[in-house]
Amino acid sequence: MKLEDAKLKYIHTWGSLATNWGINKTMAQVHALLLVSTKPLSADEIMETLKISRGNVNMNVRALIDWGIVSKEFVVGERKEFFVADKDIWELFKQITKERKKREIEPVLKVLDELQEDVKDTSEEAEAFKKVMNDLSSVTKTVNGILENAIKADEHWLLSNFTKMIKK
Amino acid sequence: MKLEDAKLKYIHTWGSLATNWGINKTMAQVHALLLVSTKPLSADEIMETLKISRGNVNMNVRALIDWGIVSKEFVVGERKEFFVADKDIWELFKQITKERKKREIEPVLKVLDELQEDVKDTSEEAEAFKKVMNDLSSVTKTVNGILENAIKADEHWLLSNFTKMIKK
DNA sequence: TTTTATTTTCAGTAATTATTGAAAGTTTAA
DNA sequence: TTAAACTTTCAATAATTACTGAAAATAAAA
Repeated sequence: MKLEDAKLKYIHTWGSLATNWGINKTMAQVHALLLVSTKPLSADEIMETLKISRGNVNMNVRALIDWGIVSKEFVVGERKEFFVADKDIWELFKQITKERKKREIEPVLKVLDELQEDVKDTSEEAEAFKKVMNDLSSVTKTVNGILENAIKADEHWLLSNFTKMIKK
Repeated sequence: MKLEDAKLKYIHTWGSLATNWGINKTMAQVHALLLVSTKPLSADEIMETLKISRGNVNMNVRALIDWGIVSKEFVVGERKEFFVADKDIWELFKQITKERKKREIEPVLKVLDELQEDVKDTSEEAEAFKKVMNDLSSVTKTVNGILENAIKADEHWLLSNFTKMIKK
């Protein structure tokens, strides 16, 4: 397979996988395109390659910047903006994890803890409900802790630690 | 807050949180309802509580059974089917993790490994592309290993291990 | 300034995904 | 058997989400 075809295959496959796990297809494709590009790309180049509108490019690039996984770059002699994706995949993983923790896990913990507090009732049924909320909260906190740890760690540390754990 | 109100608040909040991370609102609500119910529920009871159609209940309950987090239960003297959610939240976490690994991570690894193989070219650019694919694959494998490990472990084991790791 | 290049916004529309409800299918019991 | 109770399916439709394209806003150059 020719390199350019492989790149396009990656971009399109990534886009369709993304929809399976609740991520916007175009956003995934724009990121994939920047990730395999050898140079910063302008909005026009992204429009051209992915056959999407200027507005769509603008919105999705902004979202990627918001996630902290794409940044603007200036090219000498050029007036327009260019975009790049960080090629360090471990950094990418950490950044995504950090954002998902903030956006998805923290609000859940807040809700669960509030619900436990709100119910003053001490009937057996109420206690059972509070136990479920508490268990959900504690498992979520454990997962949160694991992730917290992972994003603080460097790749080597994490890999070696898990290798140790697995071998036990 | 009254217990019933807290349950409803949990069910509805869970549904709206779910949509933020790509899960069907109704599916999340049905699961939440079964999780806080003290007894097995019939399709009619679910329809009634969540104000949704019979077809919708059927589809979403089936999906939950497919995920392995809800099961059918027979009630003596009743002809219809009843449904229950496992109240063990650690089991729930393990089951969801197992399914997501299978549905989301494994297909990604397959694609990444294929793409690396497909490109025979050895230009500098091709090697850079293969490196990105390889890095994506290796980070994904690391995450997969962590999860694999977590679902094999019991809660106590995982908690104590991570505690040790964090303290180091 | 004014002009030109570029980015951003957002109302309208398209595409996708979820839901209904009624008909068809299945199971149990009379 | 036949009828009643219940479950499943799926075409039609509703609801949601994503995208376009052109106008407005902003920034740089003349």
